[in-house]
Amino acid sequence: MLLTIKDIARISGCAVSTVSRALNDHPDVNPETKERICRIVKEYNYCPNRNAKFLKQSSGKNVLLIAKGNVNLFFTPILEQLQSSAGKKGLSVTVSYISENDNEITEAFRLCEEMKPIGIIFLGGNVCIFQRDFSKLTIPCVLCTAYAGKLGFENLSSVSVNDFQGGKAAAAKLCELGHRRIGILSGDNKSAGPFCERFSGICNALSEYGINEAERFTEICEFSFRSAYEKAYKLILEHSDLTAVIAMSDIIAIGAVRAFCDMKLKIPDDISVIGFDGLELADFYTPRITTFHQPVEKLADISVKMLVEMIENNDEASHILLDAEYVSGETTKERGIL
Amino acid sequence: MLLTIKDIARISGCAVSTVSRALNDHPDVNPETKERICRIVKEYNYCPNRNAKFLKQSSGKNVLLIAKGNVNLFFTPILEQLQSSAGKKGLSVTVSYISENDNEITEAFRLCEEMKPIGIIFLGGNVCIFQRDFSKLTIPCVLCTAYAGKLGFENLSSVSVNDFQGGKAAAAKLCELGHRRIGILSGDNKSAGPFCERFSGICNALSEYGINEAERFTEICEFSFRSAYEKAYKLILEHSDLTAVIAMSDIIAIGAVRAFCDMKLKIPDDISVIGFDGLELADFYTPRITTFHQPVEKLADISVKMLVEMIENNDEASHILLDAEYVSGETTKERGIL
DNA sequence: CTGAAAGCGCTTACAG
DNA sequence: CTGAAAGCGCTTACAG
Repeated sequence: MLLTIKDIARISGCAVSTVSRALNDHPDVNPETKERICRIVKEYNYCPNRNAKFLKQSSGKNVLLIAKGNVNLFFTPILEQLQSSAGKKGLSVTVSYISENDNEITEAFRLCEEMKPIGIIFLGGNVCIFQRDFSKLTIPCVLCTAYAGKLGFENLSSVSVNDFQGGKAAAAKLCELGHRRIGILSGDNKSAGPFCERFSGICNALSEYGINEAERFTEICEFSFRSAYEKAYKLILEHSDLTAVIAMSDIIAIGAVRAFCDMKLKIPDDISVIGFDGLELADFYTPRITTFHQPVEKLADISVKMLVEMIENNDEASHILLDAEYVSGETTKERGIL
Repeated sequence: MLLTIKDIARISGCAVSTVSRALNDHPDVNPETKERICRIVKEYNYCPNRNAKFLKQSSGKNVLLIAKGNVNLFFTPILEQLQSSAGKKGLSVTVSYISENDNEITEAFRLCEEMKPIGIIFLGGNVCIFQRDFSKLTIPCVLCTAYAGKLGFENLSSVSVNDFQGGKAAAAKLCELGHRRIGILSGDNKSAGPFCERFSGICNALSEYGINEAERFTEICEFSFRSAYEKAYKLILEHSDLTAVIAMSDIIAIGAVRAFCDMKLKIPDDISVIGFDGLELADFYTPRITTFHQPVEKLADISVKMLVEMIENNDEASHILLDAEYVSGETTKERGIL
C-alpha cells in the first residue's frame, strides 16, 4: 500500500494541510518544517495521488500537451523538444495522445475539467475542428504545426512553417530544374490546414511558370508508405511522361521512391522526387530525399514561449510563420534533354 | 462547466448512486431507469470525471498499458493492435508512455494506486529492472516483446519472439550464403534482454559454422540511425574485409546501409546486410532490407489473451516464444568469389 | 506560520 | 430496485 499524505503528516508531526503546502511550494511555511517534511517524503518515497490532486486543484503549473496522431515520425522529435523546453520553464506537462479520428477540442475540454491546466499546446490538429469547437476553451492555447491566424480566437496562438511558401518553393525548385510535367502526391487538401496551404503554394508556383491547371496531375493519398506507393504507381501509369513529383511529406516521398524503383525508373535520372518535413529518416534513406525541413526545435521552443507569455503577461494571441528550409538530397536533378 | 453526476441525477430524478450504477452496468438497476439515464447522459454529453472515478474505484475493467520508449517504430503497430485487441475483449485500456530511462515498475506501482487496474501489459521493458523490482506488483501482468520465463514470478507472463533462435537464424543465413567475415551491429547486449539473446544466438550459429571468437567483429550502437551509421562506418574502416553485417534491428540496418552507400560499397554485391524486426519501413527502403519479422499481431493478441486468462480463470503465468519470420529482401546475396 | 474542516466528483457498502 | 451517507486523497479558504 502506498503512503498517503496522512501518513506523512503523522510521521512528521504536522497537519495534513501543512504537508500539502510544503509539497506545493507555498510561501507561507516555515523553512525548517518544510525541510523536515521533504526529507521524510524522500525517505519514504512518498508520491502524491494525482487523481486526488487534480480532483481538487484549481490551478498549478500544469500544462496540457495534446498530440494528435502519434504514429507520426514528424511529431515525435517535436514532442520531445516540447517537453524539454516546457520543463526548463518550470512547467509540468501532461501529455495526452489522441488518434487522428478523435476530436482534440472535446478531449482538451474534458481534460481541463480534470486537470485544471493553465494552458494547452496542441501538437497537430484539424483547423476545421478548431474553427467549429475551439470557443469552448477559454485558457491560453497554442497550436503547433498549423496556422490558426485566420480563425481569430483571442486565446489561440499558433506557430508553423509557412506551408504556402514551402509548397511554392518546392514546385519552383522543380520548375527551375526544367521540369514541366510534374505530379503532385498530396495529403488531404480538401479542408483547411497544412496540406491545403502547400497545395495552394504549389499551384501558385506552377502558374507562375506557365504550367496551367490542365497540366497538374494530382493524387490524394493517406499518410502512409503503402498508400503513397499505390498512388505514385497509379500516377505514373496514367501519366508516363512525368519527370518530377512533389510529395507533401517525406513519408509520401519514400513510398513514391520505392514505387518508382519497382517500376524500374531511375531516380533522379528518369524522375525527380521532392519531399516535405525533413525527417531524420529522409537523410538516411537511399537515395537521400530532397526535402524542405521544418525547424523542429524552433517550432517547439516558440510554442512554449508563446504559451508562457500568454499566461504570465496576458499577451494576446499571435501567429508565427517560420520558413521551411531547403535540404538538398539525391532525388532531384535537371530534367534530362528528351 | 462540465456536468457532474449530480446534474444527471437531478435531471433524471434519480439518486446519484443510481446514476452511478446505471453508468457502470451494475446488474441491479431497473432497465427503464437505466435507459432514461443513458438517454440523458447522451443528450447532455455527460462524461464522468476520471479523477473522481479512479480515486474511489476499487475494481473495474481497466487495464493498464505501459509502453516504454515511445520513439520506437516497432512498438507503434503493436500498441495499436494491443488497444484494438483489448477493446474487443471488453477491457478499457489506459496507456501510459514512459521514456527509456524511467523505471517501468515504479510507474506501474504508482498507477496501480491511482487507477486500480485489474492487469497490466508492459510493451517493452528492461528484464533487469523486472528482476529487481517486479515483486512490488501483485496483479496479473504480461511482458510483451521480452522473455520473462527465467524470472519466475507467479503473476508475470511474457510473450516474445525467440530472440536466441532469431539471432541464430540470421547468422546461419549469412553463413549459408558463404560469408565468413561477418560484422555484428548490436544494441546493448550487456544486460539480459532481447539484444543479449540475439547476440548469444548469433554467436552460437557462428560457432557451428566454425567461425571462432577471434573472427567476430562487434560494435555496440544506440538505437538510432545516426549511431548505427557511425558504428557501421567504424566497423568497415577497421575490418575492410567484412562481406556481411548482422544488424540487431532494422533501424540499425538502415543506418548501416546508408553508411555503406556513402563508402561506395555496393549492396549486396560488396556487402550483405541483414536486419531484425521486419518494420514496414524495411519493406519500403531501397534496397529492401532482408530481415526477420516479429509477428506484431500475434504478439499483441496473445498478450491480451494471456492477461484475460490470468484474470478470469486465475491461470498461472506462462511464457510463449514465437518464431521470427524470415523476410527476403534486397540486401543479402552469396559472397562473391574473391 | 499552522491546524481543523469542507469539499472536489465519484463509488459502494448499508438500509430499506 | 433505489436512496442517503461515508469516504477515496488531496487542496484551500478560514481561523487562530
